[in-house]
Amino acid sequence: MVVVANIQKRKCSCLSCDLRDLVFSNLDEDDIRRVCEAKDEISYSKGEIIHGEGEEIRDFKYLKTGLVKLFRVTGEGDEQIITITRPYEFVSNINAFHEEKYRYSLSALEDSVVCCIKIDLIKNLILKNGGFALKLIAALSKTSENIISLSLEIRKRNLAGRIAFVLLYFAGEIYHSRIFELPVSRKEIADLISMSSANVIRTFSEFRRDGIIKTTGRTIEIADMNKLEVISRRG
Amino acid sequence: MVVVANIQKRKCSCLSCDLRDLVFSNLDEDDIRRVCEAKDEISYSKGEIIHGEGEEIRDFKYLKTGLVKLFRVTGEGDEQIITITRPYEFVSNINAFHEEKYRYSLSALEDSVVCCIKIDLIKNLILKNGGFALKLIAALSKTSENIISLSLEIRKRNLAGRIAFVLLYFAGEIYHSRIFELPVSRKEIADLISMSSANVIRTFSEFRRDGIIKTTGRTIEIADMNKLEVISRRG
DNA sequence: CGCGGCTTTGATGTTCATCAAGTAAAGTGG
DNA sequence: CCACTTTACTTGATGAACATCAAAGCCGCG
Repeated sequence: MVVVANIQKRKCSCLSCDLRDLVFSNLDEDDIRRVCEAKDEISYSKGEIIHGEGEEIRDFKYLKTGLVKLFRVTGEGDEQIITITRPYEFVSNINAFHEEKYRYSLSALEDSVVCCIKIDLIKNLILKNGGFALKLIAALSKTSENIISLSLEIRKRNLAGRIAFVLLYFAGEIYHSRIFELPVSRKEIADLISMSSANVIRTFSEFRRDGIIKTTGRTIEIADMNKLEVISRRG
Repeated sequence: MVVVANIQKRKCSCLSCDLRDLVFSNLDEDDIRRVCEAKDEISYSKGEIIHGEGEEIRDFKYLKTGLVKLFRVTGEGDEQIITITRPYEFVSNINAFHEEKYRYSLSALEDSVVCCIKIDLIKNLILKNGGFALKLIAALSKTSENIISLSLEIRKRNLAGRIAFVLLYFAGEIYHSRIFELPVSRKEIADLISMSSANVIRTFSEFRRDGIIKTTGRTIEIADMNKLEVISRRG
């Protein structure tokens, strides 16, 4: 599947952007306008690569809508998924300020819109607006922190515990619902929790057999939240 | 062992501090002097806690000399080691700018000296000095990035590969020598790579039997660097 | 000197990866 | 739109990798 990314230079809407509070609240109207003029909003379809490992970092990117996975591919061709996140996280930018090239790839798990601002413009804003810099530091730290914390949570659990944790993560953090369409394949879950896909599938089957979840295709319903939480804690 | 941390307010030496290049190179002499006046240099003996999980974050801390481990303790009382680093990394500060309390503990693996600067002073410097802010962002990003990268490297390997990797990490990144005094117990290595200490020890024994390493107590000599690298890559 | 913690090794059992084979689903080309 | 191809999913069987348990030796420290 080769889909050409849909670049849209929208009419300026940054002044009223939902995400303005994130880090841009310290900018005055002039600066916001400058950012607005210079930005590109790019739409990606499910499955598309937003940026690849090794690509030059030109833009400060953040997710406006959608769902993405951050990952890398090992020398043996195995995918390691670092995190899966919704908007309000700056996963693209965890190395944008100390490296030239992306260390990790980012792809869209659902149709997504990414706001791209020239990284030099952001650096200029940091230079002249300390309040902005401080907010940005907080946002970047939080993003990295979440990644680190996720990895600690996963690595302390066994197979069943990891899968319970991931299901609760999707239900709680991503979809805010006991019923949701799983946005990733079984293999991708395997790549996130560092287990084999066969055993991920097996565990899903066991959870289904034990009445903990109900599945139809990729739609998942958590039928017994308590049991799942116990498994996540115990595992 | 209870040792009272040795707080020393040294004569101002920040102007000539080796670490000044890190992020403080953008400060003018007045600011450096202000930082200098306000800072505490605290010495910690091997084994001491520098800051504990849940403690309030008051200072921006960085390691001047020594070796530290960043870790947390799970609900079951197991230690998870996040990273082990030398100076020039800002491991204490990965959540200093977006949280009130330390999420992770830091302790000294070797006698260490930590420079402590009131976090509010640092925040003020960010607010008024954009160049400083930019450098700080780069340093913080790099620190987080290294932690994330370490965890990816570890999790893609099996037991033997993880241990080979860790030995190469100590030899290459920490001690710059094929022979070194291992600063951590076998159990701590286990807590770093998420394996049981019995199997860590077993693997050490195998490496010894195969002539890959030589050990006398905690002194380790890498006898066959090539083999160790192969195991680290293959494993 | 004796105690407790760290280390070591072996034996045993559990957990998980791997392999294989089959089914369902989804994309592809005529 | 249907046949074809590929990819994802599923399950069982097998073996490898790793955890756990137990017992003994070592070392440092009070």
